[in-house]
Amino acid sequence: MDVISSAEQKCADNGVKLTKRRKQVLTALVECNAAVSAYELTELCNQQGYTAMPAMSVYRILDFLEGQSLVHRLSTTNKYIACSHISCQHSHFRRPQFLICNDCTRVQEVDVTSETLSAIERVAADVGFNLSDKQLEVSGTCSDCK
Amino acid sequence: MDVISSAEQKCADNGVKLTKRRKQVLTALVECNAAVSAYELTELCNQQGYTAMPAMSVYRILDFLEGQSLVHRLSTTNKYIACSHISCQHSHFRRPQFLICNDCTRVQEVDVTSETLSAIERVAADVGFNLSDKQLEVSGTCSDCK
DNA sequence: GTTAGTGATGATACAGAGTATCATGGCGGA
DNA sequence: TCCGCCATGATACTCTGTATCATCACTAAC
Repeated sequence: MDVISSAEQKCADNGVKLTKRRKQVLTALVECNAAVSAYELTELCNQQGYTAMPAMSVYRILDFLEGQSLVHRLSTTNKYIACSHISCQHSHFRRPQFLICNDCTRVQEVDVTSETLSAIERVAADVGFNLSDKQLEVSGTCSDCK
Repeated sequence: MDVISSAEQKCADNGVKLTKRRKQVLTALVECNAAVSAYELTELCNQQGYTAMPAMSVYRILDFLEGQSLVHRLSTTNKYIACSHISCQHSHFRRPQFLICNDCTRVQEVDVTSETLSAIERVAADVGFNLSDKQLEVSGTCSDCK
């Protein structure tokens, strides 16, 4: 089962629709296999020769897809990537974690141990903070760029 | 010894100058005691009635101050805060970590254990990433906003 | 089939964040 | 005094993201 079909299934399960336009955006993001800005993604969609995709729609659709956990927004770089787990049963019960390469656009979705996450939560709790469900983003240099 | 004098000393040690304009920006940031955007900080500077502070200068000066580890840029929110350790001897030998409140502008600079940082580094190393010296930002809800 | 309602999309305009570039000013050293 | 260098001023621009209203498409009730 391909990625888009899986995504469609997940949306159906949630009682929402993966429309043509939404599919188009998700497909472009999956295929480019990198972290791209909303405007870069708009470009990519428009290169595919369908009717023009306005940036405004891309923002709206990205919000929708993020709500369905099909894409992730990297707040440190203002870019978006397709979730690595669309086709599998992975649920984001823990906050997703990302390694972002400073040199190229590569982003790796990883799993740190729950002990590590707990350690961070404890430090936060010590100063009265409740962590929200947002993700962890750490930047560095990937193996290709070293 | 007050914060600004400490900052001046640190700059002198590095062979650079904390000019009048730079002092003005740093003072405004220290006094507002919150995370503010570059434009908000420009506002704050201009409210003090000196000669007008252009936003462009604020950006340049913030870059300078960040280079001197006197301020931190929070990339998840595009805001800036004064370093909590200007007056002490704390050196940022480890990446600084921040807890950001989603509801108010409060930001807490904290220290997670070095084991926790190592754990994150190990996960990164496993997929070929070298972590850079950037900081860790985690968002949540602070004690006041709960 | 027609009609009305609702959610998705289109279009335009705007606000906010950040950068590029060149001109000007001020200070220290030859 | 003059020169050079760095900091600052000024302007314009790009990129990111939001607000608002109009239109379209699908569904459900009649």
